[in-house]
Amino acid sequence: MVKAQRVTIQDVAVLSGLSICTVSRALRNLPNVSEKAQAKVADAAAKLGYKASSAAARLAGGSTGSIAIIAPTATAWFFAQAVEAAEEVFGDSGFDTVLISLRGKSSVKQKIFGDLLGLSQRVDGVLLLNVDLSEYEVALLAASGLAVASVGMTSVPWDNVGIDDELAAWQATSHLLGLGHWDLAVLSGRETLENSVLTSSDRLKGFGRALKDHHLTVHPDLVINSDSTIDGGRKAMNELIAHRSLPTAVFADCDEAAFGALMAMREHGLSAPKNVSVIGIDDHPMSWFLGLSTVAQPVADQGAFAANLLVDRLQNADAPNEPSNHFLDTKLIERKTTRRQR
Amino acid sequence: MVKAQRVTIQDVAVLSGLSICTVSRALRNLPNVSEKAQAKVADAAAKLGYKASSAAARLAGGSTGSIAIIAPTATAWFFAQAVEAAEEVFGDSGFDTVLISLRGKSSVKQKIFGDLLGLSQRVDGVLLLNVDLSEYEVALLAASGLAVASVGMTSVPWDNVGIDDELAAWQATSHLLGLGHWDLAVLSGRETLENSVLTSSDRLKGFGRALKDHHLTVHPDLVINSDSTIDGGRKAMNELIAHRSLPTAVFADCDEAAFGALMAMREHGLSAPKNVSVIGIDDHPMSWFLGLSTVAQPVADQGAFAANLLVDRLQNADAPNEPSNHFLDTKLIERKTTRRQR
DNA sequence: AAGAAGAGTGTAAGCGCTTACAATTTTGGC
DNA sequence: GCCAAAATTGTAAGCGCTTACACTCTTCTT
Repeated sequence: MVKAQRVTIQDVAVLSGLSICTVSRALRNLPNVSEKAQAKVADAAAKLGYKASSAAARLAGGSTGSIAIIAPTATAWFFAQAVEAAEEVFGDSGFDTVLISLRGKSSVKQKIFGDLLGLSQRVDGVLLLNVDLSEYEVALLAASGLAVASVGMTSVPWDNVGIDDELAAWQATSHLLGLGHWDLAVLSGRETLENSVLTSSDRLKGFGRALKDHHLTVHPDLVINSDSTIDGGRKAMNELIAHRSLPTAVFADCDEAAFGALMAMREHGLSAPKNVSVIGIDDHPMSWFLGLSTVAQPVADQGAFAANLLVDRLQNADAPNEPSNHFLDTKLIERKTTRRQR
Repeated sequence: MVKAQRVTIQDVAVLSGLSICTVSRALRNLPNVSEKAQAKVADAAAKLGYKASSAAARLAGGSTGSIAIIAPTATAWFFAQAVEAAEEVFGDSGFDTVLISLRGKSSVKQKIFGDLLGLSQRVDGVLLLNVDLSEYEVALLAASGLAVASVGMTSVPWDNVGIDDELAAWQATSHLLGLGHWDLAVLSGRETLENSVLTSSDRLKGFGRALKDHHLTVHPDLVINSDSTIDGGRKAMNELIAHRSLPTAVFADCDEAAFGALMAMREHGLSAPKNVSVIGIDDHPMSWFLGLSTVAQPVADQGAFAANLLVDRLQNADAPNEPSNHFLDTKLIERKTTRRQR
């Protein structure tokens, strides 16, 4: 097999009988190219199977053809789903997906923001998934020249899609309250994963609001920090069981934490809803199985939606609309881990 | 804020009082650079915070600084874990990670192999996770000039790390057999996910070998194709329940499929181990909770190990060792979904 | 101590693309 | 039909890096 030689723009130019420059313009759908030329170029390119070298394009000031996804972790159910959905959109639009997982390490985030210029050399845009950014970091990113979109972030100067986290938490908490529970604990991801899960604070807010609606207040002792993972939920619930008086109901701010809580309970011979009612947020595929009551959110949809917004920005750089913020619906799903408090 | 200007190799050259060429060599630790020059360059580069433009480097024939991870899906527990572990290794070694999820679509794989030249333009190496490759594809990849490593693949001409899938399946099946079960079904991922889970056929082999050890044979009716997902396992088990005589024990070739099987059973008022004993492979974090007997495998370790092998190849391109194949240990974990058959 | 071999360094030619800007062709108004 | 304006196309100069090759010093030989 002959070592295949890269097909360059030059080849396309020769075959189409036009100049390199015209080919370049035609390929990128720039104005000032006659339809005839456009057709010839498209033809030649197709015939040769030409694909521009992203390195060369980038170097010359064009685009890189890749988009970075920055997520707090790639393993949690939510992020894995969102990443895959976004990756599909990017791939279908011809972009490579560069995955950056913060893995709960602030050092990774620092490295990225310390070299944003470097990142902007390598990707055209960034999709942020629930990344907790300082105002300064938001400003840096906004000024970086990179296209940006996000999932689950609020008050950011770029396109965002998410759910109304406060509402979701309110729905979950209100469900508990409506069932007659008034002694509630919350397992909140707030401030645990070093760079993560921005949503947690909104969810905590929703929890508080629901309580307030019922003329109750949040007892700080019953706000348990918990990683948004199975193990995090388990540890948090263990702590609750060991060191504090048991509430009658627990709201975990994601299903995985709820799973962990359920585990911890079982380890202590407790079960839901017998001893404690438990509710989560997500509607993880295992939740049905475990009978976990929860507030369902569309996950892949969020990732795909945000990815599409980002791709649109990149492809229509000329139409600078205002950043948009989209909320997808959530829905309470009552199952077996919650019941009326006598 | 002044728009930051990129620091180029030129700047480093000027500051260090050397030529661009020498700087380039020094930065890449090539031979024929005096220690004095090396030091001066390192100094200047550090002072300026210089980082080479990967686009320019690539264009000129150097490396891209990125590595692709190709996985059948990014959402399954196994792959999410492995991807994150590998991404960490790559990131720490200064590589970007390009994620490519096949999503069970052969079209994606075709696209990649149809444009391997393009891929090799954009990445230095490829980490394959359990991708089912034809001989032709293996040959293409081996000839592509890309560095390659893999997880869970066999008889490939590059570094591989995995578990002994046949053994793992044998362990699981033998456990069932040892418990007195002789009427077994297997939920096998073989040939379902279009491009995936190569491991399934080895696991099926292990299943067969265990049966053979007990002088039993595999009844084709009891080999159920099943996606290696919760939903896949659920469907497969439903099929088993609906259309075939129920065996006394089921071996699911991954824990997620086992979860699905458990779900399907519950939907039919059945439970493990009462009606059917169930065992999986993986030791997923939920398995403990569900009491699922399983064969544990180290997942993150496999991803990290393979990633390290790949990085080593890339960084010591001059030392062309033989491709190595590493097996990590698996271990039977007996829990509550399996019991002695009376 | 002269010349060859080698170590260290510099020169310059691209890599494949984008993009001012210049050159050419087309279009339209009168 | 003639000329300016607009539309189209081409020329050429890089983008920041690597690398073949030429060149200048050092070291050893003998």
